[in-house]
Amino acid sequence: MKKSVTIKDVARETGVHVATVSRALSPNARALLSAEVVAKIRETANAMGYRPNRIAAGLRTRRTMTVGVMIPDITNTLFPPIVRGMEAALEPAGYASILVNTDNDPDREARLFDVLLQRGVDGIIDAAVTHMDPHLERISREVPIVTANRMVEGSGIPSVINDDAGGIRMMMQKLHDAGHRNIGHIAGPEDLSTGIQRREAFEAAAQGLDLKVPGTAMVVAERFNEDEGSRCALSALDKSPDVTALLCANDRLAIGAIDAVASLGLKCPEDISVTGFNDIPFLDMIPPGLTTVQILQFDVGRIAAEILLKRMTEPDARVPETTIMPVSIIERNSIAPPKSGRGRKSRTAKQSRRKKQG
Amino acid sequence: MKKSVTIKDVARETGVHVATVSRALSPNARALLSAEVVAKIRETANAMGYRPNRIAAGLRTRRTMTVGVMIPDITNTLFPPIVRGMEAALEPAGYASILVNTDNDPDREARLFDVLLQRGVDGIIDAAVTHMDPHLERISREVPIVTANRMVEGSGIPSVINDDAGGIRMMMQKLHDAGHRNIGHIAGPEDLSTGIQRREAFEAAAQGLDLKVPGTAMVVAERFNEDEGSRCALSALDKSPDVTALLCANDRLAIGAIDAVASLGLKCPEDISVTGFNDIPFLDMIPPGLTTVQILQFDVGRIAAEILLKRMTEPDARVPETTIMPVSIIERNSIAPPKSGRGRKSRTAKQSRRKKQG
DNA sequence: ATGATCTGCGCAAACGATTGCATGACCGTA
DNA sequence: TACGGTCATGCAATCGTTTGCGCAGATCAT
Repeated sequence: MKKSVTIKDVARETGVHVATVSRALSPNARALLSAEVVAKIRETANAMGYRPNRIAAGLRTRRTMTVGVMIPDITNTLFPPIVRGMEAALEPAGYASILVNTDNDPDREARLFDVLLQRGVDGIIDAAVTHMDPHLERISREVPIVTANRMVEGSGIPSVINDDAGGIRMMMQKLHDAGHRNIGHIAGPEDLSTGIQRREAFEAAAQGLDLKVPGTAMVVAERFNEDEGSRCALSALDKSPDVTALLCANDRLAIGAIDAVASLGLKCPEDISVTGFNDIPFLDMIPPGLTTVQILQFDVGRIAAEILLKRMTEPDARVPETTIMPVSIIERNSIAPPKSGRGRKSRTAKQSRRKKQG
Repeated sequence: MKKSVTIKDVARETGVHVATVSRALSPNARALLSAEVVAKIRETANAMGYRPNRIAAGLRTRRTMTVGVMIPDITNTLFPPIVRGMEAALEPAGYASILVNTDNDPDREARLFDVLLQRGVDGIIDAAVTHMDPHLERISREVPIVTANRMVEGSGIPSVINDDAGGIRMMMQKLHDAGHRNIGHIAGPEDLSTGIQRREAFEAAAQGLDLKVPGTAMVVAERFNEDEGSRCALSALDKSPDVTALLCANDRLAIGAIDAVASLGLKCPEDISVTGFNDIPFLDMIPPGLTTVQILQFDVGRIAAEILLKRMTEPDARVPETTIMPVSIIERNSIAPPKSGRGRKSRTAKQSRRKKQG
């Protein structure tokens, strides 16, 4: 619309060369100039309403002060706090962020990498990475990358993740302490590091507690959502009628699982204990109150951003390859001691009746 | 890191001038060239892994194919669907978005406008605007703006909002139909168009139903959050002991109000009916199930983006100044017929006892 | 007084693309 | 054969900044 005032206008107005204006306005180069000119230039620049054009500067310096943020889907309530954490670190450092949603679709992801690179982002925080990401390594040769919440193992790409193993182990212990000996696991998608690591942790913890098949059961979800949680819960309870507790790889699966339990005419936690992972917003308000593993969503984002900042400003600086954030158990109301025989029997009876009808 | 291949490299490789390459790659100018050169250029560009530098192009053309998106706070669950709706329209059109959070802080907002303009955004969607925004008009002279979910009245700036008045009216009717004659309103902040319009709609609807003070009561919240909801509910029930229903300006206030009701030893909906606005994610899972006004969050974002696209591509095109999106009532379980005398009396007694203790 | 060093600023070339204008080849027509 | 008109491509300026280099004047040591 209105053409804006440039460094050239300021130069003309003050009677100096554009280079001088540029230096007067740059914190680094300012020292090269006499104090008076600097003052005068800054003054008139302000008065004229000069606003630096970072596009032009970026073209010359090859730094746009912009980073790309990739997430699967901002409407997944897990991610907004992570994104906000990133912003908390990036904005004070002068960076703006371009946010893109991949929907976990590799084609879309590839396109979006291009979108970011075309816009000359100085770095990328990728919270949407799949376990064996085909693009990541190629991209990481062009621009610094840090992955958040997820990682791609053995890639050498810095990542900030949660203590998945620790969280699962503690939760298993909790269930074990409550008396559960037949624990089912609803595992997350196999192409996501969170899905894999939590499943492996479940297996290890089961081993540690001397629980083996058929003391344990496992169903793998294809996506981290409520419907899959329901489907998998039904499947697990069907395959393994002795299961008294379902340890779910995340909260959304757990919410679906509780639904499924209810649909069988059973109650959580009285008949089946269910646990989650992440402690997403509003979880505390949903009955019966899911006992879950709390992760530091905001801090995962913030620290990923801090590591990226380091990599962008000092390309040779050494940064930790994997940063593991601590987790803790939030006890609510979805774990109870296992019921003895009767309740379980009646459930399986009920369920098989349903099947015949269907 | 690695220097990327430019138009110049492609030109050298194909033995043509850079201008020719530029034309071959531009959908508009392509027609000026012979089919063979175009084919050859595009081929080798691909082979060389050429990626256009939009920064450089933007400097020349003054169009960055980037828009700025301002919201109060992405962790407020109302906004992710709106943002996603915007992306649904912007991304296919080739635009990327820079997302910023204002926290409803005017200073921060002013800074962030600068951040966006420095980066040469082609347009701005502002979902964080306050009722009398001091910056908006100035900014709107530099770059097209559309406001979403909120508006600033009389500014002439295009906006996409919800039918606040209609939603409130329908909800009042619903409460009236259920038998309520003493309805309290927990109004939203007075500096937000949503707060104002819903309050005015409440007053109009009350009038229409022949409810007047003391048949109605009103408390104004300072922010749209749960704590304010609780505080205001307590205040309303204290000031107006006859109130049997609380119509809240949004869901978060309503959630807080239900908490407050419970803290008085009363139940929703049996003792007090409570209603919300927005139908934010997960609301359906929170007991007792809030009856609320559903807005089309995704579409608000999408349509705001479509209007902005129009303004960006055809600056002279006429766009509707205010687009009002339809709303609907979602009936859940937070409205019941009012209780007669006894319950109310016992509550006020209880409350005053609490007060003496405090 | 001479040359060396320092200070403060201007000059001009980048950065990578776009685009109005110029140019040369080729065609058809008179 | 010469001339006007297309058509396809090249030339060069431009967008707003940054930055290496150079130059003039001042300062200092000898």
